[in-house]
Amino acid sequence: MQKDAYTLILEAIEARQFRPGERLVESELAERFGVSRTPVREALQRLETQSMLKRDGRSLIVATLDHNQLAELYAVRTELEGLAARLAARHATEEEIRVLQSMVADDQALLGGDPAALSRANKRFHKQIHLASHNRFLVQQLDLLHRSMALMAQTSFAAEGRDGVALGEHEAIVAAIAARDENRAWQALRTHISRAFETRLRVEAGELKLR
Amino acid sequence: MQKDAYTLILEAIEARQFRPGERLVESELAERFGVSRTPVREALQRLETQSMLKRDGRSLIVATLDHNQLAELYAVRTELEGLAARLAARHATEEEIRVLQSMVADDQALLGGDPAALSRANKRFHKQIHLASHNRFLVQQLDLLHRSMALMAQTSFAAEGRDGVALGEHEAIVAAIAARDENRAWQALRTHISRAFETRLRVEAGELKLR
DNA sequence: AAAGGAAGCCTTGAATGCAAAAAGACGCCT
DNA sequence: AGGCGTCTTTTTGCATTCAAGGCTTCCTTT
Repeated sequence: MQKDAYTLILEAIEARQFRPGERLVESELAERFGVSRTPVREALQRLETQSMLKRDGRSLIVATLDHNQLAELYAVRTELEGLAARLAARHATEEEIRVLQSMVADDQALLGGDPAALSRANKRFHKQIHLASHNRFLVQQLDLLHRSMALMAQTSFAAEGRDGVALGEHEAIVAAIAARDENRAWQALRTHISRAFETRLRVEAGELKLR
Repeated sequence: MQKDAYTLILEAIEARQFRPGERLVESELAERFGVSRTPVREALQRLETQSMLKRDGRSLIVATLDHNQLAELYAVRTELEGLAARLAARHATEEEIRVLQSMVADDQALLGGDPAALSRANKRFHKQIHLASHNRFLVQQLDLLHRSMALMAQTSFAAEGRDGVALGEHEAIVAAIAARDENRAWQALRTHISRAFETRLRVEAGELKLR
């Protein structure tokens, strides 16, 4: 059995096969995925409630993120990721901390490599921190945010030199969590998000080169 | 034309016509609302993605909130409402501030009255602060949280004396926002949420009487 | 009497068909 | 030639139907 329509459409959006602003027609998707319109419709509506899709008149288009929305998203993200770091420092199990440590260690090998692979590793790292917070509402809300981030142009890891800096920031976060230092973990993660936003702005402004 | 299935089911959950834990059967809902199973199905799936419904085997039940989840929810809520207060102090227009001030003034008249009316007024007040943040992601996420709160037993305004205290807290929040004092607004709203949680815990423990 | 199995019913998942509404294209009139 | 109106086509929304899966209940067997 193959994946359901919801997953297929979501993956297609995340893979940028459907671009922000692009219109999604039920019958086309149904044919493309070899199912009827019914499951496609359901998938589209679920994605709409998650703000991945937006209504434009009667039809649905892939949501777009303008500059303002980007700033708004990062404002919320900073707060929630900071909370996640604080809670992870408080609630993470020793096993979870070791997983975080090994993730950071493994990421050394990826430095300078494929930006897409770096981005995936980064996603896994942050996801692991979310889970370590042991707060399912927080996990859910951060999931939503990260979904919306998939609508952005490209990963900030494509920026020249960003990967090494980010890895250092990751190390600082994990160290703070391992030390059970809530405030330091909170601050380290906020700084990390802030830097990532800054990088993205520089790329957008054309100041930073992409590899 | 009447409201769509999604709104009807959501309202029924919020009105506690469907209780947490209760199983929702598509065909029953379809008959009750006089539509076919198709729009009911779509509505149920949307509510499931918002965590208002939960899968239990193959069928859907209204989500339940245990004590742990309550604490997790309030942890996230404190952070997001605090951010909303900070952003409202920064971004609210003069008109929005005047609306907040008049809301607080009008709420005086409700003191000691119907807990349900107090709760509605409270919801409107907080919603107005969310909107004054001028951050649509934040509004969206807080909407989600407030939805989930509808799954809780009853409003904390039913607690003896809570309404007067809460109104005072509301006044402090609005004053800080009007003064454009971000930190004071942030702190005032966090304190307010913290007190509300505390009240709820006291009620749950049976320490506080309900009116 | 209890446990295991089979049969039937209930419920969900998916496809198809139909109607209505919106978007677009074409022509007509000014 | 341009604008307005109508007709056609596309696309969505909803209903109905069919199939598959699970659950319950009852019967049988040990």
